[in-house]
Amino acid sequence: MNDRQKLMQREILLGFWKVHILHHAGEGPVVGHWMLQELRHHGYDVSPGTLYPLLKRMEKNGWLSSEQDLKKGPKSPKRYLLTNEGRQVLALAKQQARELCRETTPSDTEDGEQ
Amino acid sequence: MNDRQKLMQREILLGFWKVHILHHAGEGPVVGHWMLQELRHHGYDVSPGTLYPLLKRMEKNGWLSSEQDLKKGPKSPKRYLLTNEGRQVLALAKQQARELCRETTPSDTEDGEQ
DNA sequence: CTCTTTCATTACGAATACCATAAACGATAA
DNA sequence: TTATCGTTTATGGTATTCGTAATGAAAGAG
Repeated sequence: MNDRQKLMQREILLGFWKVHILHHAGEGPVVGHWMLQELRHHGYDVSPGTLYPLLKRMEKNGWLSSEQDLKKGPKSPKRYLLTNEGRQVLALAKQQARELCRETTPSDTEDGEQ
Repeated sequence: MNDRQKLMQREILLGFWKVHILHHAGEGPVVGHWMLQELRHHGYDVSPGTLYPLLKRMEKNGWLSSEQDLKKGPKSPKRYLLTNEGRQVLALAKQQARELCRETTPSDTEDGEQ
């Protein structure tokens, strides 16, 4: 991964894939390790030291809930799901994302056009 | 500002308005103090302690360049402009933002539709 | 049964970023 | 002179990010 990508990652993209995470958690249970790979597929390079604390924080914030089968050991997969609060946060975030797109890319339906 | 908004701000929205800043800097010189108000108008509550270091960091990253008329004192307005590197970063960020929107909102033109 | 690999999380410490608030400075208005 | 506005810098506590290493169970190879 090049330098620009790395700087962007921390400064900007980080916030983007947090939204991705919420979105995924809204469609079904997500597991940290799986998310790690999913993000890599999308070109993000995330370290466990970033993702796992993030997941915990989102749970603490009330955006996600988790369940883990502790009978299968302390390192058994933890499944995260979007809560109602998380759903609202996601909705707001998506709205802001759309606004960001709208404002930063010239639209054909805006005035001042032609 | 309520609790949810505050958490979202740091976790997610922060990254969004960094893109806004780059965008603005691409359209003309931006000044920290002005940006601070601009962001407030858009409902973001940003403190100087966040914004000014950010601007400096973006300059250090090569995304922005700044000019200041020091004859008018050390606290005279600093005008930031988007660099070429910044332009590329902005382009990538916009692309990712669009992808975020595309993936998180069901599109009418995707397969699996209807 | 032992060894290795894979799936998955936790732990940790250094570097960085965020935030509220205070201080500073010049200009302008009262 | 004093106050206010526009503007940046300074500062210190707290929270995030990151790379890496440790841990543990399960599954496959031999």
